[in-house]
Amino acid sequence: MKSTVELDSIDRRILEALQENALLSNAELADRVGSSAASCWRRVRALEVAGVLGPAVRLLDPAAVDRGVNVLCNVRMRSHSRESIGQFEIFVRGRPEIMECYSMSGEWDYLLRIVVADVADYEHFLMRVLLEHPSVGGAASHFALSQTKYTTKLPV
Amino acid sequence: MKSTVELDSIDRRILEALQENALLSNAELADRVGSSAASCWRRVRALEVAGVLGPAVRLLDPAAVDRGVNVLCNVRMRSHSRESIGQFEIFVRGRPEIMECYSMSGEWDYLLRIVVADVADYEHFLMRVLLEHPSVGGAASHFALSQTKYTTKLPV
DNA sequence: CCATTGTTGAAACGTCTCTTTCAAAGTTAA
DNA sequence: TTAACTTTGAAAGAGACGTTTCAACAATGG
Repeated sequence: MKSTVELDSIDRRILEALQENALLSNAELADRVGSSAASCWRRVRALEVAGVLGPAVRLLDPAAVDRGVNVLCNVRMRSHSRESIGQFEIFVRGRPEIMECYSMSGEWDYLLRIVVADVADYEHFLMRVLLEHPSVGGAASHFALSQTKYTTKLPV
Repeated sequence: MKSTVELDSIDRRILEALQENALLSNAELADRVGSSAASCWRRVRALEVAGVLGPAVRLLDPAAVDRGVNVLCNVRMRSHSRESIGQFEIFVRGRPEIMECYSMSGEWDYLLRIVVADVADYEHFLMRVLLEHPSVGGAASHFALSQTKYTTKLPV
């Protein structure tokens, strides 16, 4: 069970600020959230230890590294055996073009977000990689015309 | 038009490393990618200026801030007027629980990923917020049973 | 009421970092 | 080859940074 730690308003301001800019110095963070540097530093460390604060990552411009096209793909499993599911999830984690994967209720088993350079690139992934996986029974692909919003900032 | 900058293998290693850990010091980054500190620092700055390197953000544990449930929601517009579309996209950007939004080809106009605490929380969002928006003609919601994979790391 | 426990802010420390400069090495083109 | 241009690595300095310690304060429970 995941324990929901109690967060006061200063903690929340810390989380808010660091979600937007992970490179803030402790001093700057401290007076942005209205506390002393020492206290702020202790709070940050506590939030890290508690697992609330995760990794600091650098975001890239997808187009600049030739991954400007998003495809959303529904997947149906050939079978629902534990074996088959486990193999598929290992496969998903190993494929770098698969950015997100959700196990779904309803008519499809999974929803994937895949980043590719262009349509030809996706065709290769679909035909040679995804549909060749033994666990996969079927797939329905939907190209995103554009990305209207993308954020990593959770409301706190 | 988005220019795809030329990246050599050291640039790529820099991008790879910083996508995983935005807090690496320049010195550590330098010898991880195999170059001098000075050269590495210049490369990083150039990648920032070119817009390849975007913001550094801190990721949170969604469950710890009570946003552990993902809902994928297809939306159909009531009309496709420029007016209606514009209003909807402004709305999307303003709602913090909407993490991602893609404009789609096919039978639905948009796909949204929404983070909520629980089912009741989502019911409120759907009935009182999303379906009440004048641009929205219909929606189909799908709850994620679990998040199999989530990464911000693009293949470089 | 006192005792205990936890949290706060200020100060101080030494460490590490960023950033620039400069000469050398490498690359390109004529 | 020569000349122009770019990229490289080492050195160095100033400054900022994280981290600890300490005393004061607040909250809690008996």
